[in-house]
Amino acid sequence: MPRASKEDAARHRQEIIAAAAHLFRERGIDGVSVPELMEAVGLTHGGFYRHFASKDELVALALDAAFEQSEQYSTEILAEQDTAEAARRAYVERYLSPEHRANRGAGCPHAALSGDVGRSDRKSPLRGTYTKNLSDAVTRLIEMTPDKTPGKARQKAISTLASLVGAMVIARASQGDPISDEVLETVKADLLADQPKRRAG
Amino acid sequence: MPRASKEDAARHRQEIIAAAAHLFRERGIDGVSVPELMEAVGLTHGGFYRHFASKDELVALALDAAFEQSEQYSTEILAEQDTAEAARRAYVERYLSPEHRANRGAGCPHAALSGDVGRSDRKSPLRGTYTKNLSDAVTRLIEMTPDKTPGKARQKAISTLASLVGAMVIARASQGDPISDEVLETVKADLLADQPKRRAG
DNA sequence: TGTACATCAGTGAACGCGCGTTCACTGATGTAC
DNA sequence: TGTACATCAGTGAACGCGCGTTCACTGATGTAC
Repeated sequence: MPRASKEDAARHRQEIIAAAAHLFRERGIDGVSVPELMEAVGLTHGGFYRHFASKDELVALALDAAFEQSEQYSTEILAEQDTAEAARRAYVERYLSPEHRANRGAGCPHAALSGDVGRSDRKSPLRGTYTKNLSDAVTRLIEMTPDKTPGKARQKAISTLASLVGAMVIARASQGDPISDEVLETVKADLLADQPKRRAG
Repeated sequence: MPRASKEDAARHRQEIIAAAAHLFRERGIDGVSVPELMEAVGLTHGGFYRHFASKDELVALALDAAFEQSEQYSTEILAEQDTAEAARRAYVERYLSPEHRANRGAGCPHAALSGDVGRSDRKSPLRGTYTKNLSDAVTRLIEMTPDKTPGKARQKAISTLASLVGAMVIARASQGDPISDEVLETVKADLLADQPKRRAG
C-alpha cells in the first residue's frame, strides 16, 4: 500500500491520534510504543514519521484529543439535563461509576494521565496542554454548579474535580477489592449530599 | 569490593529498597532502571540479583516501604497534636502544601503511585500491597476525624483521602501555573471548613 | 587463637529484546501539459 | 480528457540505545578444625 490518497492520509493521521488518545490513557504514555500505535490503525511503524516529527509531538496531540473528547462528553450531559443541579448529579454519577473505572481508555484524562503529566519535564509542551484543559474542566464544572456566587462556584468546582479524580485514581488502583466500590459510593454520596457549605448555626 | 560482610549486605538491601521507594515515587516505576537504582546506593548493577529475584520483587518491597514511611509520618503528626481535630488540620495542611507537591519522592504513595498501580496487571502482587495500605490509610484518617459515629467517620475519612490525592495529583500536573496553587488552597479550605455535613434545616 | 577452605556479595562484560528513529525503496496519487 | 512525470504515504530492514537479566570471575568474609 504505497502512496495513500490525501484523504486517506488525513484519516490515518486522525486515527493514529485517536488510537493514541485511547491507548495512552489505558496503559500510560511509556506503555504504548510507536509500532503498537501504528498496528492499532492497521499500518506499519515506518510511516509514523510522515505524520509526526516524534512520539512526543503525538503525545501532545493525543492529550489534547483526549481532553476534547472528554469535554464533548460533559457538554452532552449538560445539554441533556434541565438544570445545573441535574447536570452535576448526572456528571458525578457517571464519573464515579464502575463503567468509568473499567473504561480507562475512554475516560477522564485527568484520572488517567495526570500522573504521567506530573512526572514529565517541567518545560514539556504537555504541561501547557494540561493546564489549559484543566481550566476548561473547571469552567465546565462551574456551569454545573447551582450556587452562582462567583467565588463560591469556582471553589466548589475545583473541590469537586479533586474529589472525582482522587476517587477514580484510588478506585482503579484498588480495583477487585471491595474498598474500590466503597470509595466510589462514598465520594459520590458526599458530593451529591445537600451541602449548605456555610456554618450551620 | 568483593564479598561484603553480612551486615553490609543487609544494609545494602535496605538501601536499595529505600532508594527504590524514593525514586519510584519521583519518576514512576518504569522511569527508574536497575542500574540507576544500584548506582544510587553506590553499587554496580550486577549485584542486584543477589538481593532480589527480579525488579518486580523490588517494586513490591519498595511500595510497601513507601507506605510504611508515609504511615510513620502521619503517626508522628497524630502524636504531636492534642486532639483529633488538630491532627486532621495539621495533616491536611502539610499534605496540601507546596513542599509536598515538590517532594514527590518522599511524599504520599497514593498521590505518586496510584496511577502506576492502577495500570499494573490485575493479579500483580502490587494490588494486594496497595489495597492493604489503602485500608490502613483510611483507618489512620478515621483517628483524625472528630465525629466518631462509626459510619460517618469512615465516610469522611474516605472522602478526605480522595480530595487530598486528587488535589495533589492535579496540582503536580499543573505545577508552574497559578491554578496549581489555587487547587491546593481551595481544597485545603474546603476540607478544613466547619462542615456540618447534614442539612442546615 | 590460628590456619585452610568454602561461601557468596559485588564486579563488569555480555545476552536478547523492544524501544524511537532513519532510510532506501515502492508505486498509486496528484499535477503539469 | 489523456499522457508523462514528480510527489510522497506507506513498507520493512536496519540503526544505536538502554532495558532486565545472566554469568564467569574476584577476593574478603565466615566457618570448620
